[in-house]
Amino acid sequence: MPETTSHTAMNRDACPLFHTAIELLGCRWNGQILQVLIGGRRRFSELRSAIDDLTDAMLSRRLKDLESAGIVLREVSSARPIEVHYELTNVGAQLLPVLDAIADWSNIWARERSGGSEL
Amino acid sequence: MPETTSHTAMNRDACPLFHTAIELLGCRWNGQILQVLIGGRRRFSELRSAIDDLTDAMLSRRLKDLESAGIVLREVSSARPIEVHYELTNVGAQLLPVLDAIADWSNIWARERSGGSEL
DNA sequence: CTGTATCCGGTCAGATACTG
DNA sequence: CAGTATCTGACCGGATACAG
Repeated sequence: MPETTSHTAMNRDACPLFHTAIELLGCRWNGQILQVLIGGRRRFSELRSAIDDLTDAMLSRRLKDLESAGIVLREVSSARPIEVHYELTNVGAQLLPVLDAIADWSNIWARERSGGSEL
Repeated sequence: MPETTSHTAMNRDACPLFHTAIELLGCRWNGQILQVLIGGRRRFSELRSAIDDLTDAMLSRRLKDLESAGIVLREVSSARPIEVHYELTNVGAQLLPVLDAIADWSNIWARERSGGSEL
């Protein structure tokens, strides 16, 4: 363990890292792509058909973003009808608690919006 | 690599709620605004000066979005030089674990990107 | 099957100027 | 202080067509 990594709420003020991260995750389609990939390795076409209204071009772009961010790993098979698999890197896999937290919150949010009292 | 989804939330597949939530949180400026507001109630100008490169117009728009999403509460004082305070609703306050999870992950991410080995 | 190249149209960030 | 109105340009999503 090479660094002092005492995070959790200390660096939440004006942290450009947090900023970059949340906007990357929230960028259109990325949330859903990650959601699918956290379920395991998937092929290009599997991703496309798993996500409604997502086109080839869009999927390709987002996958590139995610790959160059070090979140997704791309593996090309040398088989004949080419197959490409995508999976989370281990950094990517560590998004699990994040995605879970968001999923949990979104339920609270929805409940509150449909009749709950606020504050 | 586990193929089975064995975590808390059961609705992470193709859930439009999750989708909406993550894009709202990841929308430009919103992450940072929430970050500041989780530290407590703030005035308009406090928010603006706390966040770099954020203009009046942008802040105003995002605050409206957040308010109509039920995440932020707006309070106008009837004092003379008007004062407006913004604070999180209780739904908004429940974003704390989400923001913490993202902050934690962003540190992991940064560490990994600057020399770490990926998967 | 798995992409890339290109174009187009809408949207939104950002600037400026103005209001209560 | 706390916004709103408006305009413009850049960027991005989406579609189509094509390539390896």
